[in-house]
Amino acid sequence: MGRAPCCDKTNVKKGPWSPEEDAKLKDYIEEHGTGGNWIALPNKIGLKRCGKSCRLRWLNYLRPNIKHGGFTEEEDQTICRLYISIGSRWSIIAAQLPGRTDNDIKNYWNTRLKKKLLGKQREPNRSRSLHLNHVPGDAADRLKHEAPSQTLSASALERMQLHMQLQGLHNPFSFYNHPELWPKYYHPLGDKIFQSQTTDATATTPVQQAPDVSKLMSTNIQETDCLPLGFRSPSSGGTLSMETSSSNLDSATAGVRADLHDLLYCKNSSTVGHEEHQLVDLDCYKEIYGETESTNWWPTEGFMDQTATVSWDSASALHSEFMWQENGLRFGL
DNA sequence: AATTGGCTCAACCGCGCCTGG
DNA sequence: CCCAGGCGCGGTTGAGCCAAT
Repeated sequence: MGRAPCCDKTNVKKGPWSPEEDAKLKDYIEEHGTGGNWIALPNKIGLKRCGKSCRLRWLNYLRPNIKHGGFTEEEDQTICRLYISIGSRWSIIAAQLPGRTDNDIKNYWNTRLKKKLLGKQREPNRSRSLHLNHVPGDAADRLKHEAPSQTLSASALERMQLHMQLQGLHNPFSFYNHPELWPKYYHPLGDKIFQSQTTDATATTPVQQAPDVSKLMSTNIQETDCLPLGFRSPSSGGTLSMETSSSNLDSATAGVRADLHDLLYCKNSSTVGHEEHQLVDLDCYKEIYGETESTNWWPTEGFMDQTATVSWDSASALHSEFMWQENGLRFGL
């Protein structure tokens, strides 16, 4: 038995909105607000539209201060970082980009940014990065065929592929570069935790309240870093272990950022010590942790200072261990 | 000039979550 | 506690545009 439709589908207009309809909706909402009931709103105005359609039209198009197109480099990077971290939670990503709607960002990602990143990665001999990165591309394909789609969503796979590619660029000995070492199946616990966090995080309305992106980002460190490594949760009796790579990856984090930029804009940026394009901390993050706190999974310069002798991999491991423990406590695992 | 294929983006759809009765 | 209705979100669709042939 399906759910009852939200409105009489036979009596509502579909398709593009006319200027008259736009004006009616805009005028009414600007004067009276939504009244807290989108379903009833079209009847009040005399619009033959579904309430959900009105809501969508208002949020994505008629609302004041909406920006369309013309995404800046900074916005591109923010979208990429957040997508890799938290996946396709467009409303949360949109909340970090003033004036942007989730629909806009979703479209932008699906039609341009994703191709920009994943597409270019497949081109041979494109950049310095790809000489080191041949394997991860194949590995990602292999993942798609052999990895259990039951445990990883397409979005998660895609993010892992991006994450792998970026990480693999700077570490030829990376685990990611050796698919023969990968466990055949991922630990399903990861999804369990992820689901729990998801519920928690999406309970708020992005527009009204800034979501706790830091929690989401932290969670996804596990999803993208731990799971491919076959980590076991403390609760399952296992202990976290991660081989601290002997290859010095101090420059890796800076390099990853540089590569993200390269991938997006095909510009040359040095892998070490570059100061340009300092990634801006998320506003909500600043509010929660303060300006100097460096708990971004995507390390800031401050993070690099504090962990100058720690490689990217080991730093991630430490971070991951903390997160496992935190989640273990939080979810009673 | 006509056709075709790819791309973009506004809009729709369905489902899960939340809330109030 | 249960249920129905509304909200919000992510995935998908399709119309329109444009460039290539």
